[in-house]
Amino acid sequence: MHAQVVPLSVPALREACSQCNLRELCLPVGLSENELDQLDQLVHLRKKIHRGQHLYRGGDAFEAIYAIKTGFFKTDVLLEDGREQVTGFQMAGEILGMDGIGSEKHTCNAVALEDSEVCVIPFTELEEYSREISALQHHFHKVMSREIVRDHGVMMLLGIMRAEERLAAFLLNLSQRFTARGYSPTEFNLRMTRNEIGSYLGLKLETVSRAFSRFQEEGLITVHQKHIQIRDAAGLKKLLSDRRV
Amino acid sequence: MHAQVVPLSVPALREACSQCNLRELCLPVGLSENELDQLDQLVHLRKKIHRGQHLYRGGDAFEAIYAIKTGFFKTDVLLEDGREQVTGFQMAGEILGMDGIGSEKHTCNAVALEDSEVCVIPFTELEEYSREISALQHHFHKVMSREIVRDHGVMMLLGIMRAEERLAAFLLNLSQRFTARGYSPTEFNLRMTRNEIGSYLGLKLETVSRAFSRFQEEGLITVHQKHIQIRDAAGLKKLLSDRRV
DNA sequence: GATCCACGTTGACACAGATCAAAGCCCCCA
DNA sequence: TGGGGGCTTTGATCTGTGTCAACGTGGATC
Repeated sequence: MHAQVVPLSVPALREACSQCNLRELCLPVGLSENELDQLDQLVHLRKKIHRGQHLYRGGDAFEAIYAIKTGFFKTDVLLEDGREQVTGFQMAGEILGMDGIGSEKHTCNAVALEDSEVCVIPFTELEEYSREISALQHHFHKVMSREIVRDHGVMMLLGIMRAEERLAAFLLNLSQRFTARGYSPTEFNLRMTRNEIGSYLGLKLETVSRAFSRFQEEGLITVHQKHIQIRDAAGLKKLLSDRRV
Repeated sequence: MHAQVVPLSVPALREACSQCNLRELCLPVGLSENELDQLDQLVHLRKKIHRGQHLYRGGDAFEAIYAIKTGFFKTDVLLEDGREQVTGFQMAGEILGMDGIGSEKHTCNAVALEDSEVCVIPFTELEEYSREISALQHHFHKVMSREIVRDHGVMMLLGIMRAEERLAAFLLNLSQRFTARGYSPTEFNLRMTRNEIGSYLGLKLETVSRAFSRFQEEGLITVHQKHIQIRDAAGLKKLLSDRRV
């Protein structure tokens, strides 16, 4: 029952939400045909972001949220002294920019880790449509809520897990999200550096690298640079539950 | 311009939002007189939670969000092995329960740390009213967004700060929130134990205790059990910016 | 006002992960 | 085809925080 990434049979120049192959993952979830047509009017602008470019920066005026059409992003917060906390990695179908609603300014940076394309969803208009389409309203609330729950998960990673647990949880999470997009659960390419993984997991890049090597020695995964193959998902999961008392 | 906690001049048995002394901090922010009257109809149930009791638990069906009228809460997530991650401490005027929207179940526990009272806001009705009252809709979005931004702040605490930085940030945050409620910025009682602070900050209780003692030695604060007096807020702030390169 | 008990403090020591350092690898580009 | 730079790996050592243990303290209860 998960969404498959299938090529559109008709070349859709105006690739609206109603035609989008991500509609089961993204904002259109649960909308009727009719409502989808309305959503098409809301999402009329698409934007290409090249690898390394910012979609927005902390301090930028907040005007829209963004649905990732293709590509891969990271969000991070920088401290004055240059230290970086990566707050998340986002892939196709996920929504970026909700951090800006509260203060009318973005509070973090969103950087493309590969050439990407996003759908621009002007926020004032989203609120207008939400008042008309209760399914859209409710789904948007769910998306925000899930972001809060995801953040709690990251707090658990950072607060109570040990280095190898964190990395195992990270790999399993990526695997699960790739699966939901119709990609292999066991084989994928990391889009981020060891340093970025470390920043996300509250570890130094050397620790991340060592944990990868350790997992490989133990036959849990195979790593070649950014290419990861999960050989023993159950073993990784066991790392998470088998924490010492 | 911050809200003062002033006693109501008229004893209001039916303490509606329109009369609430927290209306400048809570959900009613930015509503007109008229809209406030409507909100009064939405928020018709109040609930007392005694110290130590749960407002909700992870797994409970999600039906409502809660505005804290009086008191103090913690939210936490428990791992199978019994380890606890405190995800936040909430005080009067703050909203609890938004974690449950996404999955229709609560994903964390909310426990009263002192005798407390909350206003019950049935979520389906909140969405209905939001479709009518755009100021309410927008404000609710802001509240959720700020929760996300707050979570990012906790990630920074946990991901890149050292023990004393974390505790300094924690104290300054509490101080600022007490100030916004008309209490002293420099003197307050902690509602939570060292263990709970530690769980929130990703530290062990001994480390929290030692950091408190260290701050006291350095003249930054005075601690007697749960009573805290901030003697040098600037010094605490300096701890945050003066991180080593 | 004696007893109890949960919570807090402090010390000694251990260890996971950070830091420092040196190579190695891979991809990009001339 | 070769050089360079960014990223990764690995080793040696250091250190902040955890762990373990003992003791202190204050508020509740009878």
